[in-house]
Amino acid sequence: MGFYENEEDAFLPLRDVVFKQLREEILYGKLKPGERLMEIALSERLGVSRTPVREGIRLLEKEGLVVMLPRRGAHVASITAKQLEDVLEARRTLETFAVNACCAKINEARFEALKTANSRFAETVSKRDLRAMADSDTEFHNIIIDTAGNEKVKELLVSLKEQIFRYKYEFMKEMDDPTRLVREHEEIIKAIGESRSDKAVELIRMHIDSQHIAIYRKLK
Amino acid sequence: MGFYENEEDAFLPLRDVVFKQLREEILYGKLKPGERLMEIALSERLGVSRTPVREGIRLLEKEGLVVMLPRRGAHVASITAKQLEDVLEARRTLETFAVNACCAKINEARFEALKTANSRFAETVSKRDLRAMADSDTEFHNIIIDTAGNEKVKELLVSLKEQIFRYKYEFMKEMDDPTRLVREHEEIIKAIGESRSDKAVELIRMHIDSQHIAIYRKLK
DNA sequence: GCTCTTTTGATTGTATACAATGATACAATG
DNA sequence: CATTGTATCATTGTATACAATCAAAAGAGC
Repeated sequence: MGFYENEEDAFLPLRDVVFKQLREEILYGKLKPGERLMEIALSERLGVSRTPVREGIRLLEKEGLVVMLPRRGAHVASITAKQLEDVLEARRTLETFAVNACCAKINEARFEALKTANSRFAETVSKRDLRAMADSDTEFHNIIIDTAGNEKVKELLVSLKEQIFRYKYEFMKEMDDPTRLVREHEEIIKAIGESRSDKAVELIRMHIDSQHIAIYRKLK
Repeated sequence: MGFYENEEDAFLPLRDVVFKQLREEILYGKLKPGERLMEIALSERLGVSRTPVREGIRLLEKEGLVVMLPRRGAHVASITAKQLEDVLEARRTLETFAVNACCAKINEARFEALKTANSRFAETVSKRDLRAMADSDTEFHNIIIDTAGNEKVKELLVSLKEQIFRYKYEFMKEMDDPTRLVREHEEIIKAIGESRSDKAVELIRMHIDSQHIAIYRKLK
């Protein structure tokens, strides 16, 4: 590293800097599924010693982004169809809970934030900026999850989404009509605004499922 | 360490042995919430160097059993009322999903396993063996979760339960009538056997909630 | 006696050195 | 030619050494 991309990173232990850096590279496809993570090579590339690299890898391991093979070191996690299904089901379960809780706790400021976030998402869609699309879509969903007010559920959802982010990213690349997602978001906002939690739950389920089906099809 | 409690541990990297050992000590209360984990002391006590201790701590950190304070090291995680609520809500959400899926996928062998597990639980209850009670209760719930067939959900539930295990353990100590839990299990088994998933979901929700309420009350 | 500095010690964070192990290449043997 | 044994090498696993930092104690100034 030698220099810091973000000011805030300057105060983090190197293991966390390594963790964030490698996570980024895995999520956005620079490090590909199955690729081996060799400690010496990484420590040289990142300009730190092996110790923080190893500790960073331990964190990635628990996050589910790398798998360890004994004496063979760390590999970027790849995902089987079954694992993907399991993650998606878990995500749907928790995000369904979240949108329901969101309906109960929504207020004016939060509601505005949802609309703003979807506008930003619409903007990135019109620009066809994939990375920004992925990020701003995440941002929209995060407002719902934040409003639900359950930190643990949020933490679990972040972790689950990371594990499929790579595939979602690829999926968006090939999507015919991404504006459909914007309209789906709008419907969800509407249901939340009307406090129709059953409707919102059903919409978010469909919204998530349709993406999942596409990712799933692509994986096979 | 110097010797191995379990044969299987002999082939694990020391970081995993440290991880398992410390997790055990945290779960069963030998290491208490808030207690500081000092690397040198641990490495001397466990008979290994600081490196595997540090890596084991990284794993515990992600598991949510320890929290890191910058430059102050690792502490056994304590839990606030809010955090407990969040964990419980997440658990209820996922375990509700699991029991529902379990109803759809149950077969004869699994059904028998449930009954056997509850018999074992009843036995430990009659013996007033707290540790065995906690373990065999977990075992009963695990059969339901395993039958649901979603590995990710299982993994998440294991992690969530670990975070409240200490408190559940304390709670069982002071429980007036633990045989009630056995009867609740029986009802759940019955509902699963009759494929009445709505009933089973409702029962498990109440079963979990009643424990949670007691734990929650105790925490305050 | 109180407060602010300074020092010192303890502890974490980081780097490096050493050991153990598994993979690979090559040679010996049938 | 195939197969097995062996040597070598790359890489992970583990231990230790060094640096940075924080906290508490000691001391100086008022």
